[in-house]
This record gives sequence, structure tokens and C-alpha cells, in this order.
Amino acid sequence: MKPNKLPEGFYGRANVVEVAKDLIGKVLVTTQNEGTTSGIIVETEAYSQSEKGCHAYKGKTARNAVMFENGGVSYVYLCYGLHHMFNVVTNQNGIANAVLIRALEPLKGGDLMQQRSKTVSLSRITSGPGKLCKAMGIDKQLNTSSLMGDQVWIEDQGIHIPKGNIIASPRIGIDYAGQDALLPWRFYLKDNGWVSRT
DNA sequence: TACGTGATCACG
DNA sequence: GTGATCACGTAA
Repeated sequence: MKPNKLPEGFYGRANVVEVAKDLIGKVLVTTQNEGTTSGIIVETEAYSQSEKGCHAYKGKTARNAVMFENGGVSYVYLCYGLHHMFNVVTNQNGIANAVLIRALEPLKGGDLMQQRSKTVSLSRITSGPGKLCKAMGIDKQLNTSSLMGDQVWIEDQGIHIPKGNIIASPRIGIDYAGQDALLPWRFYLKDNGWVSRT
């Protein structure tokens, strides 16, 4: 079955918060030599140039340059020296918006995820932005990759999420952003066991 | 609650 | 060059 990849237009929209919300229930897929892994997106966060939580708040740098590109590419970086974070860039060229993927519910490639994560149990293996990158095999090599390509992409598998089951809350781990840390730009699926710790 | 870990960025 | 900082995860 041909994958139903989300088109550029999905990412190109002007409202990054809308995109973050719409990504809940979509499926993130990576394909590498070792095989394919995929999982349902159950938690996201929106980031925009105009607020202090965003890496691009102070302008363009070598690291965040990709956030200024047209929507539909990946932004991957290393945090705390050991954890990779996977974001999708949204909006149009020149405007820095991105959505951080924070948690997945595994669909395919569970064995491979376990191998990569060096853990025996599948339990909670993708319930956090650092952990899911490890399980999916995402690292800086995939930074700036097109999501219309065949290494990493997001597809619509027709999973229906009732609007009422998407909960908005403040974002995690950005206390330094002051007031902007209070923006309700984190979205997650109600009662889903894979959502990251609060 | 504490801390590992290394890229990144703003200073000189 | 150098030093502070960090969109986390684990152990305890």
C-alpha cells in the first residue's frame, strides 16, 4: 500500500499551533538500512519565532537556520549533549515555526526500536522526545531532510481523533521563557499511556 | 532531586 | 579561545 504522505500544504499553513494540533493521530515513519519503524503521534508542542521558548527568538543562527525554510522539512538537534529532538518545520520561507514531536505510540518495527534503545521492554520506549528519536533512529543526519522524501515522513492513516480528546497544556522544560512558558501550545491525546511524563 | 553530556552561541 | 546554557532521561 502506497503511503499517504502529508503534502507540503499541510506544513505550509501560517498557524503553527493548528499544525501541532492536527499532527496528533498522524503517523511518523522512518526508513533506514536496518528497516522501517513507525508510530502514532500522541504529543506535540508548537514553537514560533515571536516567543521566548523558541530557538529562533533571537534571530537566525547556524543551528536554527532550517526553521526559517518552507514548511515540510525536519529540524533535528542535540540537547543536553545526549538527546536528539525531532521537529517539523512549518509556515513559509523566512518565518521560523516548528512543531516538536514529543511522544509516539509504536505501530511497526517494535523489535528494531528495542534494539536501538538497548532495552528489553517495549514499555514507554517512545514516550518522550529524546527516547522516541533513539527508538526511531533519528539523529542529526536527518536534520534538514524533506518530509516528502523516503527517509522520514509523516502520513495520514485515517485514524480518527475526536476533537475533545486533544488536550492543550503549557509546554514542558522551557521555564526560562518566562510568561511565554505559560502558552497552551502543548497538545496530547487524552488517556493515552504513551504521553510523556508531566 | 541530582547530574551526565557535548554542541552551540555570545562574548572577547 | 572560553564559559554558560540547555525544548531530557535515569537513577534514587
